Amino acid sequence: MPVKPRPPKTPAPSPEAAHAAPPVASAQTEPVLARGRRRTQMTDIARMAGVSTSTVSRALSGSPLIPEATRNRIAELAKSLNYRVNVGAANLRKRGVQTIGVVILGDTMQTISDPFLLSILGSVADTLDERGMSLLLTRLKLDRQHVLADLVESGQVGGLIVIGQLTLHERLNALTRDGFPMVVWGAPLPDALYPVVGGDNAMGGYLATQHLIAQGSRRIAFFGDYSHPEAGLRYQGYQRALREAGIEQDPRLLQPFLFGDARIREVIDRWLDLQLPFDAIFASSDVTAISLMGALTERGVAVPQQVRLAGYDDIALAEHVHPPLTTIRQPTGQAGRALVDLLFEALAGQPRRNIVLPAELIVRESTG
Amino acid sequence: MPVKPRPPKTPAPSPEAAHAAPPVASAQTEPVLARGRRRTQMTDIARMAGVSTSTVSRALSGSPLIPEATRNRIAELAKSLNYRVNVGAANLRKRGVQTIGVVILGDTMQTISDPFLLSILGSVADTLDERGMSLLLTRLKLDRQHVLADLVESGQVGGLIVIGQLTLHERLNALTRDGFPMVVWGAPLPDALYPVVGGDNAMGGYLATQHLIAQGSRRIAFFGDYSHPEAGLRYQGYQRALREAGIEQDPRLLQPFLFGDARIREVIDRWLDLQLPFDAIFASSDVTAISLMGALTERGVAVPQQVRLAGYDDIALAEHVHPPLTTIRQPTGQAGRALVDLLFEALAGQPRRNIVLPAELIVRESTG
DNA sequence: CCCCACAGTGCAATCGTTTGCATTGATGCT
DNA sequence: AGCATCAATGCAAACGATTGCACTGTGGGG
Repeated sequence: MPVKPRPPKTPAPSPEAAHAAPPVASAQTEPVLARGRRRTQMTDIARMAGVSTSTVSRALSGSPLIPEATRNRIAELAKSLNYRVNVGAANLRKRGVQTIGVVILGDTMQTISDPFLLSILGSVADTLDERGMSLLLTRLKLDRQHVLADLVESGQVGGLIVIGQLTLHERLNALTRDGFPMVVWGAPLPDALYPVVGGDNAMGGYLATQHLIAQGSRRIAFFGDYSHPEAGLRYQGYQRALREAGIEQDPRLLQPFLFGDARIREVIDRWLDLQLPFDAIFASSDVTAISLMGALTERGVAVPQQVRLAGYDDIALAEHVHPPLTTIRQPTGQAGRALVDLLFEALAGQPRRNIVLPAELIVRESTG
Repeated sequence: MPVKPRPPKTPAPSPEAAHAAPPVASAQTEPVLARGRRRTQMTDIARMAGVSTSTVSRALSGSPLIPEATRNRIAELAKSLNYRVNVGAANLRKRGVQTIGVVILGDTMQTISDPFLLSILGSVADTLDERGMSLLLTRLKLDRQHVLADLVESGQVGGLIVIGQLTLHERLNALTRDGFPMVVWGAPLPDALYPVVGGDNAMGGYLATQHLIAQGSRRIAFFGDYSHPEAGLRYQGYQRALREAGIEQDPRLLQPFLFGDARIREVIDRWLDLQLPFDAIFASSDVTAISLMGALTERGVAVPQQVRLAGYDDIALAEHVHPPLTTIRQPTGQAGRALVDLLFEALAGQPRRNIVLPAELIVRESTG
């Protein structure tokens, strides 16, 4: 009786099942949650306070037109009744929203479960919260890209923060061209039209590799998908460090495999079996590094005595594994603030700019 | 020119800075993102199609009142214009929302960065997405609990999914008493009024401990905050397994310290220094277990040869560390579905019920 | 041939706020 | 005293959709 939402109501599957029809819900309507019991609204407050809704509205929004006495009286009445303005209605009238959308790219669970991306999400959540905005979270499977446009066109969010650019570069550019307010966490590609926030990946790669070299390593492997913008830059930093040290790169020591990829162990096994010499590994993420650490230990290779190991991101676990992992720290706290700042600038029509956050080498025992 | 949001506009800090005033934003207005350039709306479609907005509205929502020919014509026109109905306006009229709020409890970054809770978040996100609903994410600091009520009272969300009950039990009960539609991930407390989804923690604790015993361990330590509802149940399972095996529990082997707590290492150090005998540890989370693994390895204690180690949650890293971690898997995929299902039931006014998801023992090498 | 039923469509009210403008006293000034 | 000013307040029109109800026109049945 109090609440009456429509049931999930799958529209009776058509007979002759059209073999695995694509996501049926092309019409955006259907399941609507009724807001249930009649909520107290502005009219009620107005009546009880003996004023008009105009006055209530102004009072609650702190307008200087309303003398403080009245304002307080109304505010207190509202609070005692547990009243909150209906933000939907308010937004409609004000023609704006207080919500921004955060989309996390990737089909795989893995993508959303990388602790690093999630600490960015957390940081964004906190920043938006501080500014009184809400966060609409969407996971974007690569085949449902149109959702991006939906979010803004349907007026649900005022702008978008995209975490992870992956293969979406072109589409992101197109959306920006359409005047879409949007910021991306990732690496600034030369032809990107959208503002980008990211770590100083080239520097991070450089610092890590340089450190490995300084520790005495000469044959340093790189694990990471160098076709990915961010990892690509880390790879460039890696190359520069080698070059500066006069070390020639061995292409066999370059591996695109990532955390969760069974081939990581295969690679280690093969290298060891072939007696391919390597005395260090720079992994482009901590989870990959920790996975490598497991593979090496399993084969009896001592870290750091036989192989030094460095990761990237400085996730929480990095300092708790054994040996504690040398890594590059990215300032996730700043990341959220930077993303939100840039989004607001975009919304204000200010010229696009990028923000590069510093990379910091955190030396622990995995590199000796 | 195209976009014109109000600037963040901090209301000029009052002179005599009232030493660090609490979050000034008591009024819920201020920063509103303008939706920018005039969006095409239903009137436009109606005019171009030569029909009324009624017809457009019905056509786009797939009403059978509109013959298929017209319906398609309008749908295509809308698509070609890149039109989407304004969900805010629609919701206002329909007196409902298509958004549910997910709140993650805890002040600390740690809380949101536990991979396990996040995979639940991901699972919820996917489930809601399938059902055409949106997800409003909020991180709830313990001192801002009123935000919970705000979300529903202001009509932003139709219901709440709360991840992590922590110390909020009483407040959650109170909200439920007020008719708040809400579901909680955690453990069912005896006097809980709200529906709860959780893993079978008692069984999980039992299975893990039983397994350690079966492997030959007799002195098994428990690491976990047993005052927390979920960990408490795991602890009960642990106790039951010991009891059934006729093993007397040693209270010195019970430790509430968690991942990230420096005292974990201190405890291990102390135990080893005191030569307090223990031959296994059951940790109530994988991150804690991995951290313990690091501490043990550092002290030269071999896992599993000298000490067997089991965790909880089966996070992605668990199988990649060395030795791979024996753990209890919680079906995160089902978790999202269960949470959403129960929330819908609550919204439909159906009687409250809980869902307990099975716990599965995953045996890996850390237990021998 | 008349009437009714009914498929299509449109009118206009409504959802809960915000806000431009008009209105009202009270005050100050000449 | 008369008038302009101004602080408080209210009226009513938006905001962009949905939907009950009334209105057409057509076809079929009697």
